[in-house]
Amino acid sequence: MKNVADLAGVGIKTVSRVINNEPYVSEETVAKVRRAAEQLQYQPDVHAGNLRRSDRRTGTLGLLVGSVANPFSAAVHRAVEDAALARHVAVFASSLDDDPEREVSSVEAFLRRRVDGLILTTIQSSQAYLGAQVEQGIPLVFVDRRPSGIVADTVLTDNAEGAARAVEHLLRVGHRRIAYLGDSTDIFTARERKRGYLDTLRHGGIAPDPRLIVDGLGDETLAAEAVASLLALDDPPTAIFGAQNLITIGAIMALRAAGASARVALVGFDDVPMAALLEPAVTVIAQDPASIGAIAARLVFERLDGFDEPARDFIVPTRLIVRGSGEIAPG
Amino acid sequence: MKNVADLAGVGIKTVSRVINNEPYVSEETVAKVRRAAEQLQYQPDVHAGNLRRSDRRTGTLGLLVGSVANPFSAAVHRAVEDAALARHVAVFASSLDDDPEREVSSVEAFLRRRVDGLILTTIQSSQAYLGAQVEQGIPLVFVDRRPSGIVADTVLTDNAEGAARAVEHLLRVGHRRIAYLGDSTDIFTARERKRGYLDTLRHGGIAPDPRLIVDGLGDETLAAEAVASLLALDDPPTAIFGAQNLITIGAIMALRAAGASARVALVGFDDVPMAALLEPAVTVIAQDPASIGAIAARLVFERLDGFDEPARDFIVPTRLIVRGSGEIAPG
DNA sequence: TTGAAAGCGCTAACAC
DNA sequence: GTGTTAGCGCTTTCAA
Repeated sequence: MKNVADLAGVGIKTVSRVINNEPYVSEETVAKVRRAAEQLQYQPDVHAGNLRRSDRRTGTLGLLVGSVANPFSAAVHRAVEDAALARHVAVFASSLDDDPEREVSSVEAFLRRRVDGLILTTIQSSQAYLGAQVEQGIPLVFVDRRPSGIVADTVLTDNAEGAARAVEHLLRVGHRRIAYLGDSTDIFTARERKRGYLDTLRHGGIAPDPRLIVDGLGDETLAAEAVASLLALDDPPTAIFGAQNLITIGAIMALRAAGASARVALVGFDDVPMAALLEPAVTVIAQDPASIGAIAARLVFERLDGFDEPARDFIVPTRLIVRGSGEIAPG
Repeated sequence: MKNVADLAGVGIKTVSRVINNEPYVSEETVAKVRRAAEQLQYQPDVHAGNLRRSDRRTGTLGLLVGSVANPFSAAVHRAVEDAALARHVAVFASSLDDDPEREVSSVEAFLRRRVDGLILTTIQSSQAYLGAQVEQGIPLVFVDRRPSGIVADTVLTDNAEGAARAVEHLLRVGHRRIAYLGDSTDIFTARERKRGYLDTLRHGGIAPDPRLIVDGLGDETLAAEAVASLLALDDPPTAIFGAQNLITIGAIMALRAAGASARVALVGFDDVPMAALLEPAVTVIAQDPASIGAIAARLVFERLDGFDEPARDFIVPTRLIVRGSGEIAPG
């Protein structure tokens, strides 16, 4: 900046004024400075500025998602990026991998870099450690999973309701033996979806059969194995509720392998790529990750703009997409 | 930091020493300082430090990919993140959307934030504007597309060779009328794949039929429409080469709709989600985005660690995955 | 309309 | 082992 000032033959503060589009600079001075900046390929250092600047904004957001390689997370990320771009805010994106230590180290990495706000997916049993940041006024929004030990804006899929609708749909088709395949109950969304499944069965007068309930399915392979076991039962399920993306995919593979895809009904939670092109096409409860990301970004920016009401919950509805696999009647 | 120093009853520089794990501090002082830092929930400000630090590293990387929501890009991103995490480097991720202006504005946003290195997918006809940064020693790696007007490390899929293998495969099955469906020729990868297609046909003694060559297909819908038109030809193709992810998906939809999926062969470039579960399963030339990302990150970090040889090219091989759709013989 | 001086939070260089 | 001083590139404050 000093070099630019020298070349333009003005004071350093004048350069600062031009760069920041501040008023009270004559047009010709502006022109001189811009020319000098151009010539020197000058790029202002946002961090140096933000050191002294009164609002201390870095124009930076920290985003922690399940995994940047997961389609759901990627859609959330994209929506956040779009909202951030409009405000010239850059986004640090990290993957949680459902690892509690990674949660903490990612958040600390964001904080050390003085992000203006945080959008987080979490796995620790408590997020109380973030209390100090909230006091300090850093906007904090939780996405996809509800935090505990702290109150902050939260954007959630209506997991229990979505699961309930999946099960209701299968009940309506006539199924009574509906298996539940879910992720680890350490995960908020898995607990909620399981709750929706159990409540709906009971509400329909069906006592849940523990042999039809499998938790802790973290990937396709485990899910496929679980389905193979279920099909080998004396009294196998006539329908399957896959409570997550990868689990549904594993179920499809296992049903195929057993030649049972036309016989056993399947409804998945979260949409599956190419679902409409499979045979049978896969009926799902679709989530809306783009809305989740867009709302989360909106909440962060509202707080950054001075909004100061108590924390709010946003529940993003799901959508039942009927495609075929969920409409197979019981044998 | 001053607060911590006061609380611990030591000088500010001693706190700095402890935070940076520098030697020559007594164990008890270290303990005192750590306790004070803990109590104050102190998070060092990396940017303030990097202002004066001799290496001027911000521990930050700028990554520009096609779109963070695209599976290929997301896999590249994930690999870069993994490599960065090991070095405590945070990653700014942005989407290019094949928009030349976005390329420039993203790069400027990265530069203003003083990233240590850049990993870029580009769309501008020249990247000469980055010359100044290279002079300045900022490591620069191009991924997926070759830059022009500048020499820098580049990591590429072997596009022409992959396309050639796809076409060779179809020729071997007996096809002579093989359609090419590709993205806009503004895009490096599209040009390369088209070149591979044309060269292989000619090499096989077949004069390319312009009516079977369609460019500028940016999404599934356009691709599906193009396939529908091709099938309506008097002398329709017996095989299709889908030169890109979304194009292959569009082709699958159109073939389905026309009831032609069992009759017309299809080979795609870049793997398609659920490809193995479709009927027929989809034969593809798979890319290796995880390797591309990992190599790109390695190259950036090597340069950051002082490696100073001329720029290198890395070509990541493709893999033909035979699944069924590409082995359908001509009518 | 412009510039000089102080200081943001930290590290480098050098003293003690 | 530890503290002091200067200064990184910028914005603020205030005077001209």
